[in-house]
Amino acid sequence: MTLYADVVLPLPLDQSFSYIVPESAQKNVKIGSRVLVPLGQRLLTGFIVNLRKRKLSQVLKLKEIAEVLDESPVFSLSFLSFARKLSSYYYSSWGELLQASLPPSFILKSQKRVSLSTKGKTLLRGDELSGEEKELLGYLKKREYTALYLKRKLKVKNLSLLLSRLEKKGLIHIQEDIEKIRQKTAPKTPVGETQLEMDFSLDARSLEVAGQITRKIGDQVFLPFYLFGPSEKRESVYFYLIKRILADGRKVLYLVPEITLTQSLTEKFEKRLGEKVALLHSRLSEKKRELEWRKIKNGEVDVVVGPRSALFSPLENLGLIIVDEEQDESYYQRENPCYDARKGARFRAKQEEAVLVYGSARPSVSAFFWAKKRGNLLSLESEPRRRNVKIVDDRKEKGVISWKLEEKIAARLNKREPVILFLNRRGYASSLFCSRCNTIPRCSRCDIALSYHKKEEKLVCHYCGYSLPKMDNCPECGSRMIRERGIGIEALEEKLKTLFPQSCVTSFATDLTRLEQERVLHNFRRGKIDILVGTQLLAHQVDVPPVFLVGILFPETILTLSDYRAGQKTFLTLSQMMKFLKDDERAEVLIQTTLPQHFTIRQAAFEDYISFYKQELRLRRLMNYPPFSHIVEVLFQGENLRSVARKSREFSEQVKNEAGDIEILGPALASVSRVRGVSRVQVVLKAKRKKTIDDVLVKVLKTVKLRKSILVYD
DNA sequence: AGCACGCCGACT
DNA sequence: GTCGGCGTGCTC
Repeated sequence: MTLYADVVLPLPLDQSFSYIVPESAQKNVKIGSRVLVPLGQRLLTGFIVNLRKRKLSQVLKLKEIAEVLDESPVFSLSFLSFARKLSSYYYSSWGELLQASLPPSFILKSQKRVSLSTKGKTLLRGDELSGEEKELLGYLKKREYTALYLKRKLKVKNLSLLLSRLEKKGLIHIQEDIEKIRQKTAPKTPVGETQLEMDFSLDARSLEVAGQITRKIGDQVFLPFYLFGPSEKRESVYFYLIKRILADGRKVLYLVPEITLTQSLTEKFEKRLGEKVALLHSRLSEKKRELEWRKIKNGEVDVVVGPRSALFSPLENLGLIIVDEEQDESYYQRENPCYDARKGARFRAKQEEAVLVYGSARPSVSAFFWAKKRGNLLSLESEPRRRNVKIVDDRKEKGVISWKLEEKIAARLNKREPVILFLNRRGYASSLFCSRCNTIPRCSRCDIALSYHKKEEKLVCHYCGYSLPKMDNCPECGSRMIRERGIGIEALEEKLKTLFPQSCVTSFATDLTRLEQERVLHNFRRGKIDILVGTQLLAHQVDVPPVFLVGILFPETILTLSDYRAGQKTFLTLSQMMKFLKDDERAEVLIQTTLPQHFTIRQAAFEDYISFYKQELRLRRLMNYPPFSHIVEVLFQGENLRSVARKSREFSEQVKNEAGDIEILGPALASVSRVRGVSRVQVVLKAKRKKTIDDVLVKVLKTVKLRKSILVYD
């Protein structure tokens, strides 16, 4: 009897493909295994998601699975179902999500090797070949190459067409092979008894909270909680819970924001939890990642710590998922496959009937709202801190640095105390302009003004990286009256150097390489830097020694974004910057802004999360933004604006026809309407219930075909 | 996503 | 008359 397998492939498609299971493999195939299957001209690595005895369609001619790659499945049934749910929630492809869950080396791809035939060799000497044919064959004279290599080396637009033409003419040979992976199993690391640091001192309230959670553990049900409180207290509750779950023989997944992944965290976990902790992150080498994956799969690991991608680690018997710093946007993956690891954690915890704990001192508005509403909010008290915060009205100031800030800096420098300043704008000036004809140099591939970087004497596009030397004359009218607009950190650094010539001033931004960044931080820790000026990148660093004076310049830049979360982002960024302040009553923050009365800035300044939340929630309710609605943003992308515009209009028309209670915004040009030569048009859908959008979108997306990405907010 | 097919303009 | 551009549609 024939056996059929439903296979999903890592392609942006919402469907599976059926294949015949070869006779020889029938006994051993299992759902969740990787297979090599032919699709069109290619061989792809897919995943079996179902096995059946009867074929689904009588008309379709099925192909056979080329090879079953696993003896034991890489995915469990529950993992498959979790990934399926996550992918459909975010309109991403199941197969792509599954692919992302495995170490890259687990995905085999066919490789085309191209070599010159004897006929090709003789023809190469003649004159009957076109330019690009000659170029290609010329390459192959010495040795054979892979198609991928040739594609990169030659700048031929349609290489596959050229290759198949030449093959038909008999000038080249194309051989297709699969790169074999080493099927080495990870050596079992001896699981020794580790001396754990188990003395987690919990204060009365933390113990009470931990008790509220642990009392409910045991009946194998999905248990969600939100832990609201300062990080040290959250952490001790986490460790208490981890201990408890491990004692039950279940495993733990601990998610942290991308940037928190530092040496210190690794050490802390190893000290507290011993060797059975695996750390996963994107900077691990391919080999190391594979090794860690196998260790987890083999059940040798009890706790996995990592950023959003760790959500997919192959832990079985999962009892607890922690999502710390829940408000952090790095949990949202915006590249395909798109997903939000916070929501993903919820799906997975539900699937595994595990405890789910979100934690933050400054929760995202939506999560806090739902935690309150669902009654699973647990508050850990935090002592209100009185901090010296001064808000300076910049509209009354002349220079970049207000005299108040200058005075404060001078006072600190006199005491030989370092200062940190934040300004969230890279470069020297956000743009140049000609004061005679008002021309602004813009990027040729993006719809954005070029930033002026003085150190390199360059104009740089912050979207695509394109740069050109700074011009002295206006490219339009030739006048020499080129001016700068918008102060960046280079300008701030320059100004500080003239104000405080004795001091060491250094700036910290993405312009620096990782190594240079490391060096700056190192120097700062050793007290070699008096004034450190940074962008948001600096705000994301951990292990920066706190200082007595933090200056925050123009935090309102984010507020002007056309994003319903602009308020939340501003609040969070400001809060993050204020963390660099020493916990000392003499320490002070100075916020220099053109919006000194703005409530978000004031609430952040005075660390008043609750009133920020109330204000923000009121606004969201008024505007029908999440958590009171669901927003799905569809971004259409394409080389020429005409077709992108046409498709997006067709799309929104169809959505309108499907009616439902959907609010449609757009189509409109995205805030940056062109990036790297690709035009972007967006349509935003808003509805009370997500299902309302889903029902319509699933139908409409089948008919509108164009490169697009879909972002879901709730 | 890739790849084939098919229909148009512009070049030997 | 062919090449090669891209728009459309399919892949078990």
